[in-house]
Amino acid sequence: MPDETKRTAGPAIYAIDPWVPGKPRVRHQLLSDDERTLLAKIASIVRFNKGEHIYHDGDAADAVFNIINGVVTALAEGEHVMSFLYQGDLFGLSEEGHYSNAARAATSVVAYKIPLPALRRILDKNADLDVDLIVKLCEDLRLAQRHALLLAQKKAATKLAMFLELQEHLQLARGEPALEIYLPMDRSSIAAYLGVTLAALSRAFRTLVSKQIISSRNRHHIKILDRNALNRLADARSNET
Amino acid sequence: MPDETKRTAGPAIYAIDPWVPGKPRVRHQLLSDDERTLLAKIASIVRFNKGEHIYHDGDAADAVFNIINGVVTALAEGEHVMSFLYQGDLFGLSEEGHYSNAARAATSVVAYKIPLPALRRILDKNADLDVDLIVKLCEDLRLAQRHALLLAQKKAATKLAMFLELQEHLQLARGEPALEIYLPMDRSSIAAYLGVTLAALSRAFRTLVSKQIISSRNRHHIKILDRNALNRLADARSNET
DNA sequence: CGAAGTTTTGATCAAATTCAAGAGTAGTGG
DNA sequence: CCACTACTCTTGAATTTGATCAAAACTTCG
Repeated sequence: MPDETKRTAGPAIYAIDPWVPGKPRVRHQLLSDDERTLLAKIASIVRFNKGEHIYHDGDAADAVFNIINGVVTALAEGEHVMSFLYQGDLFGLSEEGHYSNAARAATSVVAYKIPLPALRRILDKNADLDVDLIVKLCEDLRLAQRHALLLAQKKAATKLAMFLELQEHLQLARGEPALEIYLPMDRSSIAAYLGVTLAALSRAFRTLVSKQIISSRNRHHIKILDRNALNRLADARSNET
Repeated sequence: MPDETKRTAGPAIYAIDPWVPGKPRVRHQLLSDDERTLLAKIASIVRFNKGEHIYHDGDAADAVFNIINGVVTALAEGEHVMSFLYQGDLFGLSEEGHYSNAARAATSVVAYKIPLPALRRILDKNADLDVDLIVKLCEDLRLAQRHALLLAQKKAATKLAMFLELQEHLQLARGEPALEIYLPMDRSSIAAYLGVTLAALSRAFRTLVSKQIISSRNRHHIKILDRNALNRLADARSNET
């Protein structure tokens, strides 16, 4: 787990270039140092334990969050996992003063909490932040569409393969080494993200392991042994009639 | 089908308020009359026949489109349907000069084609348009997440119920009467949107009809007979353990 | 009317869900 | 440090559901 005491200049918004399979690129910081210190002034630092809810669907929304450290699970109604959020990710988008989804700490989490009114004031003064926001929204949209593509797959093994490739890509984009794929969330969260039951996910893992496509050092560390086979499984086009 | 010869002041971007179940609200126009005439000057009007491709995944992107009339299907790799686009919807978002998905006319379509360079020039001059774009992106994001929620459902009948409620909601938000739900796209597109086969979708329709939850005047016109039953089916929370 | 395309229906098969029990992993406190 | 407990994950067997393949009914359109 990364060093929690790392120095930061303030909130950070990273955006990852769009996913062109096979061409991972590093995400870059959208905010200037000035913007970050500006935001840091109005932000407070908050901590959450693993499993703790950060906010619930429908709660009055008074702030957005920016992850310093840890992993957050974004949930829709009915415990569906919409996305996993990492360092630098921004979450807590609200509609009409209420959060439109729930958020839960998948690991222990440290985050900036940025009060909405203050954020709004700064946004009004800094036209540049608008553009950043657009870039960020585009990225979220791409990820949501990719998630939909994953969910549309019919076989659990295909979904898992797509998930692993996505996680590896995001990991690379974050600048972390990717010899192994690190899966901080637990199996049931992954199952909820893939839209399958825990049992089906477990079987899918076993299938990939027994076919020697992946191996697992432990529950949170996966290694890809046969990338071609994984690609073939994950390629949506090859799984159509 | 709406009147194709309706007068328009130029491109229109509508945004629908977020979907709070049971509280449909009308979408409103984001662009001012000035902005619309400004855009109209640089836009050309294009027509597509039903089934015709508007652009393919990876094509060089030179313009965005704004639907005047008709329905467009947005496709991802492998013929997956990402969304159905209606009058006033904007599409053709590109990454690095290439379209990141494909678009096909689901009915015959009339649209504004707005060249990218000209659009960019106008965007730079009009800061207000940035905000419009953000609102629009938020809406797209919400819809993509809603789609993901639908795709995560395990039973075809549940997916269909959610789809019908979504279509009804969008129809109301567009200001159209909603005594009947109008489904301009064909069954195979709906099946692709729901992530099920044509056969499974057909059976799901039959199930709902035989349970007297819906009735169909013809393939494109559905009427809800038992809204409570439909709600129960479509409610994600009730379909979880 | 006839032909091509779409949708429905049927029968079989494969896969995921469900339910239930067993193995493995923390995490706690003696 | 070990043992105990609670929790997560895996595995198994029975059942349900959707996919698949193929043929029949229905639409659409020339």
